[in-house]
Amino acid sequence: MILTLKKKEKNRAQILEKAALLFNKKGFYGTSMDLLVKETGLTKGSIYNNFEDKNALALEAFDYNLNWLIQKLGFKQLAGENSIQQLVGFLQFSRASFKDIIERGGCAILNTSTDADDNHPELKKKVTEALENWKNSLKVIIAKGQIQGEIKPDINAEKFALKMVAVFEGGILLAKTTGKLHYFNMLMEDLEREILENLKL
Amino acid sequence: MILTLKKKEKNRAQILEKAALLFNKKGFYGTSMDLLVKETGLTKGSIYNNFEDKNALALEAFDYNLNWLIQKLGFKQLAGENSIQQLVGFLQFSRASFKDIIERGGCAILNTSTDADDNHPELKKKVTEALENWKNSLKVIIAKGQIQGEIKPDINAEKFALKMVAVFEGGILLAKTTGKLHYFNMLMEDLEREILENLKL
DNA sequence: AACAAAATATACCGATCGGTATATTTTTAA
DNA sequence: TTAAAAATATACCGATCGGTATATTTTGTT
Repeated sequence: MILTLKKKEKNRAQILEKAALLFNKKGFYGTSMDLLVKETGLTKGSIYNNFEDKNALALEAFDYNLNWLIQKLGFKQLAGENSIQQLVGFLQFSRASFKDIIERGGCAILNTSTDADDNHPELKKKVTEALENWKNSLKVIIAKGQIQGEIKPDINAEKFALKMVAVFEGGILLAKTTGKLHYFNMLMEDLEREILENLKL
Repeated sequence: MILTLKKKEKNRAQILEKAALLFNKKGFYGTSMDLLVKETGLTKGSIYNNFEDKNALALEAFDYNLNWLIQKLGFKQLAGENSIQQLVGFLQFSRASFKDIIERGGCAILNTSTDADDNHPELKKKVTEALENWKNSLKVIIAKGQIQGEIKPDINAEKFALKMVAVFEGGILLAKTTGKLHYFNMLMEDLEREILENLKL
């Protein structure tokens, strides 16, 4: 039946969702399979039928968290706009989604990076790609803006894209750790000011 | 004897050093007491005679890592200079110490923050204080520079101090994860440019 | 040197870790 | 409807976890 097939897919999706949340909040070593059993209400038999092992689950969970993040930061919604609007729009999405991100345990790139860096090469590779893709997509927006005459030509696109990523991640770190959420807003405001005052032609 | 007393202190110091390194590289849950036994060449009896439990050891290890970092970033050496020199000097120390920091597993504030955030409230409190102190010390330098007529009075000291911390931490994250160490240099260069072009009177 | 105390080493504990063999249930295909 | 197959549940595995009781060695005091 179609209904019962969906039931299996639903179980898999539930495992992945819970695992993604737990890995993001508690890290790879901090998340046990038994805790995942408790949280899902399912059993090990079900979990290990759907995922090969904890390692494979963590890799898929990172993809899940990354896609969740990409959607929250509105990259796709902003695709049609001009370069300045795309950059500023990203900052506005960031501020609007900030609470949701914190409630899910913070930025998965930040969390998984420090979690995997000296321990888990496969996961680290995924994080590296995510960081590079993010930086490059911002860089492309800036470079295109320069070609289209919207952004000053003497701006170093790579450098500014790097700064946006760094300030974002550093801002999440600062705000989440100290609990002072306005730190993040101040940093996003400052990036917006830089874009409008220093980048915009 | 004095010599034998020092031997005990030497053991304790060795445990703390190794623990600080391991916790920074592998995190709290990723570091086992048995691994620490192996790395120190000592035994559990010795470790648990010097430290109450893993928790207490992790707290002291963070202090150790933080002091190591503070020394590397040259805060004390820069105390006498004028404000611009202090800010720029900090960036120069950062760039000079970057390799050492990466080799020790990265910035302890960054690592411990994500490690402890949803798991370990005592450790999180220490990280929070470290972040606030760091930000505030930069803020004080900027504010003093404004009073002394070295820095533009319309600069928001809090905001710029926050940005310096965020870019530093984000830069460590980017450079360490991707392995592209020049990312960090680019970000420090940009901060230095901002200080000399936008902050300096 | 001799004794007490502190530090260290050894051997072990129950709990939990990731993972699996097998029994049971549910789903698919005939 | 029924048999094969897939998914799930149960019960359990050896390894490792943080931690401790106790034996041994080293140290401080007299």
